[in-house]
Amino acid sequence: MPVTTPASSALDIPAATVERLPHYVRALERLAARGVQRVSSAELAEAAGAQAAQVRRDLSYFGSLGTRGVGYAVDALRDELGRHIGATFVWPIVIVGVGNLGTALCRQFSTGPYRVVAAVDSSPDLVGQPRGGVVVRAQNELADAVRDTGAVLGIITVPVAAAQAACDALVASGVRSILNFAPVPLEAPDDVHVRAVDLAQELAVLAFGEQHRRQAATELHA
Amino acid sequence: MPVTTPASSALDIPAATVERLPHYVRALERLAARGVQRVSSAELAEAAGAQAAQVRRDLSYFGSLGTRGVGYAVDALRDELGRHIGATFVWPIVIVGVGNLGTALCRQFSTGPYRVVAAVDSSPDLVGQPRGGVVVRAQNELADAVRDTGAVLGIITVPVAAAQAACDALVASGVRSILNFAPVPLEAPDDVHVRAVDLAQELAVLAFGEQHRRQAATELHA
DNA sequence: ACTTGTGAAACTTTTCACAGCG
DNA sequence: CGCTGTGAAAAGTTTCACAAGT
Repeated sequence: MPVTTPASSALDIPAATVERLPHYVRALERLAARGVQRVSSAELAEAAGAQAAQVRRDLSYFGSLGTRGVGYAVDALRDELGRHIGATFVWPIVIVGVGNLGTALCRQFSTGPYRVVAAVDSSPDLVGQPRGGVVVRAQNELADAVRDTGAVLGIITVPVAAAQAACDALVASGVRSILNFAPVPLEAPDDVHVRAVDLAQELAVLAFGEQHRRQAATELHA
Repeated sequence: MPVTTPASSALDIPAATVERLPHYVRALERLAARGVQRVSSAELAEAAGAQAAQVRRDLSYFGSLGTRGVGYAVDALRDELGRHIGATFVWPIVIVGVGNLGTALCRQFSTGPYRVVAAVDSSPDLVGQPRGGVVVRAQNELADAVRDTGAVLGIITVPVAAAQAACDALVASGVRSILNFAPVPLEAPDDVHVRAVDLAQELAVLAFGEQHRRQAATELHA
């Protein structure tokens, strides 16, 4: 009889908290660089752009990491949170699509814990060219590239029309965590985690705010 | 006696709904391009990557846009939602920082409703060079560039150390909606809307998921 | 004294389920 | 009948406020 309810001891961290962990880690790195050794939740909130109560709640999911009356030890907290987001070792990334944005990402993530180790493109003109720390390979060598480099994260920066095929190819190559920059929802098996970054959406949300601010201003004049 | 509660008739749309509007508009554009004239909430949900009940709830904030028993008219709904996110006219954008990412954005947003009309950089080497549809100007000409082009949205793609100064300069130039790609929280007056896009954060969230999946798998073997 | 960790309240967002209407 | 629009319930998130601990 197989185990259907593993009664996992793994921490179940709210999604909203997970999304803030990278901000805490970076704020702690900035504080550590300045020689700060201890922070209160209020100081860390200030440095990470959050609220003190939120910081304490978020951190409490990982146990009692602070000392009452004193605060949190900067280095120890950075290490503890860094462990959870995997900031203590290298995550090899494969990128599909080496246009302007893909090239920018190859260069931006050529060092550090999140590192592009392979890039493929369907354009023969680009194959063989260097981008950041990698050389572009042919799109049909994706599976080989993933095997050769051990890439576990995938980034899709191809045009909309090619995005689903790129996703399918990544999944077939064994990649189960994908960051998608193409402005279209992707189909993938349930055990594959797809996150979307949608730049036009971000601008549209800003535009929505601008527009409503103007309507409000107009109404005051009416 | 000034009006303290304007009793505004402006729609108060939940933030979560606003963030999905661009996806609906794009899904409707894809459907319209395929010649589809009517959609049910279930079909639109499928096309936009959401749930049917969520689509109906979101749309209901804008009034009764559908017809019971029938569905929504694709063109009319696209126009109505497009109006709200300002997709029907051009939003001029100024971009501060023309590195790899800034260049990619200049090119990506050189057409369409969200359009880069000015770019500045602190490096003298870049001044005068073309990027997408614009020519790079000196950083200290930012206010002039904003005035000349009427830019209302700002994008920050400078290194962390220069991000706050870039933000301050944009605010001083009159820009009140800013998209920040630098991985640091920015200080700005309350009436300025700053949105952050944090690429390392996105990768960290994926890494968190990968890591926990592995821990779960390991526990099953234990 | 000071700050954490956390119950409880408040608020937001999603989902259910069905009345209402074409 | 079929699908929208929406009350109501459920789920998720943030904030308050204070007991607990150093």
